[in-house]
Amino acid sequence: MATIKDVARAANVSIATVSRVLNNKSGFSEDTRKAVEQAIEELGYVPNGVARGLISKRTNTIGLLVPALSSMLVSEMVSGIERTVHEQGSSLIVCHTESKGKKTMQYLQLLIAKQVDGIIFTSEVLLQEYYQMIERSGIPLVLLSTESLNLPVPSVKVNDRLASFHATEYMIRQGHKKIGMISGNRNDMIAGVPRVEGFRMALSSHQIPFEESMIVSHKGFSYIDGAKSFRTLMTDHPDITAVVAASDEMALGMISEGYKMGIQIPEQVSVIGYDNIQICNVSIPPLTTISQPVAKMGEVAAKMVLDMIHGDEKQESVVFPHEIIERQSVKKMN
Amino acid sequence: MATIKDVARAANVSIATVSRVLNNKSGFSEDTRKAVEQAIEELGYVPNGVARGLISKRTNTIGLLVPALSSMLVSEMVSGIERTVHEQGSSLIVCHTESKGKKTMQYLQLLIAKQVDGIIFTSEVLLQEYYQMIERSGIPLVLLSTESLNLPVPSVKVNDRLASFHATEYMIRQGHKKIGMISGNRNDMIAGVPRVEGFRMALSSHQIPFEESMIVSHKGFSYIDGAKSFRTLMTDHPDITAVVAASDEMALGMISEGYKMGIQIPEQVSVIGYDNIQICNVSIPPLTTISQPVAKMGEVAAKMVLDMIHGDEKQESVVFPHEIIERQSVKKMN
DNA sequence: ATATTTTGAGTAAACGTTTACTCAAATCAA
DNA sequence: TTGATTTGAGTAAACGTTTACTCAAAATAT
Repeated sequence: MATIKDVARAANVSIATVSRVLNNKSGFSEDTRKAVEQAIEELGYVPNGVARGLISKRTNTIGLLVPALSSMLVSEMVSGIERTVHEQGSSLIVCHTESKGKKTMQYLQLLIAKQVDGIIFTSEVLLQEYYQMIERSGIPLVLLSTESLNLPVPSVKVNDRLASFHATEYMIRQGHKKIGMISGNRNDMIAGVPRVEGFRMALSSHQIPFEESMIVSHKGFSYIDGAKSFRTLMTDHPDITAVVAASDEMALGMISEGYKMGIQIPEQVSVIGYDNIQICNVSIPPLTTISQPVAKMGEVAAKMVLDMIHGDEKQESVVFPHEIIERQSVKKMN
Repeated sequence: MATIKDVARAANVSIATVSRVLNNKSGFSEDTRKAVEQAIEELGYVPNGVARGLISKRTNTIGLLVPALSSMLVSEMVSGIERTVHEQGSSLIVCHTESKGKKTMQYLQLLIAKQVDGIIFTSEVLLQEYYQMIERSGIPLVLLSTESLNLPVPSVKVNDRLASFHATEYMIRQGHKKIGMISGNRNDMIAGVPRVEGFRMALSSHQIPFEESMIVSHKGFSYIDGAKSFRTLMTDHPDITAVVAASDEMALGMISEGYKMGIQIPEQVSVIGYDNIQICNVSIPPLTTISQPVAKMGEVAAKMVLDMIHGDEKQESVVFPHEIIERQSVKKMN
């Protein structure tokens, strides 16, 4: 591959001059510019970003860490980030940590070694261990769909507890009294705990009686978890008329399972999802859900790291408003 | 950030020695190893991959180019690639070209500048222009879900024409005689043309009469395209009993549109999809489809570039077998 | 005891850029 | 004309590694 030296030789100038025309600094005549540009053209020269990175301390690369999330959710989140990052001339390295601490540490090491300009950390609690590593490297960091109460890291998220509260309250307002929840992994500090809490609070603030077994949780937040959870929920509580799901995928899995079990949705059981992924529009029935504007949030998070990279020290955390998207998976009971 | 010099100073050795213990070359005593390792630990030193890359000419990064595909399909494809690539200690830069030639060229330039070790190009025709650019850079290239008839580039794909032929024949075998197709973008050389061809060939080889207007095409291969195409198909040909869809997403959009139009699927109209993305399992009804093992294919493509990077010059192209996955969206008519 | 090999470690060049510094030639002011 | 300034361009150091070369000290062979 041609290097700047080759170009310099071909154009009969020094490499400094080539560099200058490349970067549009001043210090060369129109004639030399032409000569250099022609040489570049002829040799098909592309400046070596690695060498540039070494000296400029910028790689124009940012790293993204995502845990084991449902694929559609990740894909929407990533797309928002990727677009924004690329618009600014950088690229994105995506790392699936699978929620494993060890893997996360490895990826962190990798990203630091690669000298990424910034890191976006999503949907998981930022362990002290992770933070220290990043902190030490001096790489700007922003949190997406997660937050840290004690560490000074800006974040972009939705108020999960409140959103879940509203989802549940929505069911109550439609006249439902027997409401269950399929909660995904209820120990998950991000998508589990707060949503369960919101659910409970809504019920208790409306004095609706409730048993522990009306919240059924599973490993994750996917179709299968939704389907399985729904089945156990219905065998334990056949009189339930509404379900709050911790993710759209779970809601979809539930609808499918209902179909197999001969349970009509929403005629017999209503459901509200969480996330508002694209497919909600074309499910049968179309899914009523809490909209969490992931693509937009990803975009904002990306802008935030980019700004930090460009020197804007501390960014303000932002909490996005959620929204109830009414479609047809919830039946009015009153 | 600490550099190798800092480590050398702290451990009281030369940078060459540090480098040696870092890379496990011989030439140091047990004592110095310990000293160096301790210094590394204390300083939280992480070797600078950029500097390493400059000298070793390896960035441990591979680039992926994807056009405007449906998000779920991309996400499955990417996941197979990413896992494999990461297992081998490299990372992946994903570039969404949106099927724009100009953007593609820009990304290509970017990937070359970044000195990626390999490139995976997916689901689009490899223009001469693209090829020349990559060729010139000497970066190993493999094609995924596409192929080049004239250029010497290894590829991983499925036989689209044959797959579509089989899908259509499957409908015929179930006793369908009035079969339409919603084709996505029928000019797309990869996912359009061959599938339309396969469809036509199946009909004609079974002497089933057919009109041009029974193939309706649209911009892309997404839900909405499916929904819209189905609507026009049904208004023009209300007597149709089966539809061959060019993608699962289109089939899903069609089912949803059918629901709105009061058309029962599969009771009134049957449908077969294409791709076998995960969600087919939980659609209502579960979608019969042509399985194209994208995750697996991505994995194989990734292995191929990796092998090429490691010096295995020419790789054999592989065409994956497709498979009909029978679920419940096709009704038997005989 | 001497000659030879092995071991442990340092020095410096190289990778492909950018940029501070230098300087001759050209332009301008007086 | 002379001195001052501007313009165009080259030289060389620096970025953080790896590695070929070198060499003294230690270990081994004779």
